[in-house]
Amino acid sequence: MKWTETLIATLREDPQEAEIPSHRLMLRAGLMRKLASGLYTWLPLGLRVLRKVENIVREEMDRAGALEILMPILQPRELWEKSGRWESMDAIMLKARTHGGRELVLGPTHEEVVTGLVAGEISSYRRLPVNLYQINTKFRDEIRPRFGVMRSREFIMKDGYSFDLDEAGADRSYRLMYEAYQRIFRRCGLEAMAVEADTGMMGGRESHEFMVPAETGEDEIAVCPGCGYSANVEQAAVREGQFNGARTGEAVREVPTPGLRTVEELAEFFSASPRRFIKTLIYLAGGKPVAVLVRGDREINESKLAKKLGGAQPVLADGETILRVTGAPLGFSGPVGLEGIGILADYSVAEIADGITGGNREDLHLVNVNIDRDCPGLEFVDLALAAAGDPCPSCGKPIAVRRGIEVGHVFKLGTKYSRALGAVVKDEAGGERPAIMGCYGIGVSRTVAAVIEQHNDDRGIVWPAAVAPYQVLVLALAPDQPGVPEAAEEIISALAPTGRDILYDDRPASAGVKFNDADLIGFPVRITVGKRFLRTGLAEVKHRASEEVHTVPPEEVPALVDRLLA
RNA sequence: CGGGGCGUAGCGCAGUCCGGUUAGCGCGCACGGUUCGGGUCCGUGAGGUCGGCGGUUCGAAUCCGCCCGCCCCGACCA
Repeated sequence: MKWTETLIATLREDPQEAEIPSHRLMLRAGLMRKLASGLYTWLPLGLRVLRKVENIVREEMDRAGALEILMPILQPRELWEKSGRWESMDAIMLKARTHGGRELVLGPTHEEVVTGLVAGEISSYRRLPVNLYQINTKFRDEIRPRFGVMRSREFIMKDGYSFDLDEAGADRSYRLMYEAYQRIFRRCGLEAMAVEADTGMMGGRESHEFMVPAETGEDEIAVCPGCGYSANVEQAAVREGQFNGARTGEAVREVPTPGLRTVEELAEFFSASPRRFIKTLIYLAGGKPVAVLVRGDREINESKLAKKLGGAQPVLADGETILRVTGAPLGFSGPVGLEGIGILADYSVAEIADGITGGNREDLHLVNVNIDRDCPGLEFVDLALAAAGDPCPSCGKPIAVRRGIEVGHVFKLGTKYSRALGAVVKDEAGGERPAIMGCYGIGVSRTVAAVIEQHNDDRGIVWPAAVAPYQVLVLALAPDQPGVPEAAEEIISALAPTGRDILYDDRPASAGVKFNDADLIGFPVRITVGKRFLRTGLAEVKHRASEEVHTVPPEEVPALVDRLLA
């Protein structure tokens, strides 16, 4: 392909809208353009990368025995009512209505459709297992799209769904996908790690996220340097604590604290560590208030809380509710004497000796609170968000917390959808059983961004060969000089049998412009021919990643390119 | 949804506070010349509903009101 015959539009300056490297570089290198917030057009160069990632995904899915299908993006309301998600996922769904009044949703995911499909097509255990996948556009009305294609409203996703007769089969399917994912990300040139994860809106039991470690990632991962345990911090268990010291045995005392509401302000006022505070949060879960206790230096993990509360997403209560429930405005809640409301306490609270907490009266706090004495009968559970330095749930050594980009997610779904949508099969004994499902997603467009996050330098992108838009750039300097285009063509012909993707920069631009564009876009190998070639008969071959430069005659180029791209 | 910022040529920006020539600069683009191994240089030129609507005023990019879009932070940690 000649540069002058395709559409490559690089930007000389950083676009003002882009913050993180991948977003900035995808715009600057001309991979994509924004249409509106969270919506991007893929330009020829970017689309080539996207297709390469898709093809790697496709090859590995096929290799693992999955079958590719293509489902509609628009899905009927009825299907979503069967699973109960027409309501529960309303926040991220874009709904539409036809002229005839038929209600549809732009699919944020496809469990309902695929399960409905299997319900209709498969009725015997003999046809299981089956694993169906597609590579298709998803739409999620994100609260806040950001970082370009990293969190967009519309994005390309590979989603796959396995159906098995029994748990053992479902475990096998899960394992196959887990392994396929490791191959996929490795082939894309990504360093990705599988971490234990929360199942979130999908439901189900076991789940792993595939994370690409990156400072700019939106997720936090708890990693144990000791035993290799790793989990999303939302998922990481925080171990039961111990009492942290002797109590004085003194009675609870009331202390006026006018206007002091935050742990920070109170810690200063009492000259006490935040670890001495019993932070009392009033949540609303399914409209019902509940008091949640955690040590002052810790944060609540709402995903753990949701599970303890039976699944409803808890939201912090408004000031009015707090006043009604505790008798005091926000900032003065405490567990002592709190009645008419459920109380959940995090393990960390059990540790606190002679603690400080709200007095459930405006401008009043209590000191010398010992939870076992002053709030007898509380149950202590794990509600805390894991933090760096916490003991590893597996081996007890202190964990580290790193940031990462979630590029893939695998779930064991169980029978939630197969029951709801009637994906049942006859078993050997003639009985009916719901298929046991798994679902497996890869954010394909996000993976492109993740590759760039991991492979860039101050000059631009440094593509891994497997996903580069073109693996080789043949760059002609002074292409109007007799002999130069001929030399370029000769090298391109010599490379043709290798099957490499080759772009030929035939623009009559200055050397600096062409070299800078080459570096910005990040072609793995650049071959330069110009007047120097006419003089010496040698082409310059440069490897983007290592900056190795070789000067060789055209006939040696293919072997050298093979070596550099190996 | 809350807070902050921004919106002037394809891109990056100045001008707005303090209203007053034909609204500027750099890049890019077109044409001519020049140069030719790391964003050449010179010249000529095209390109603008100053986000939109309304208001104030003799006069609005500039002041006021409403709306829209985009980016960032947060989404209540008591």
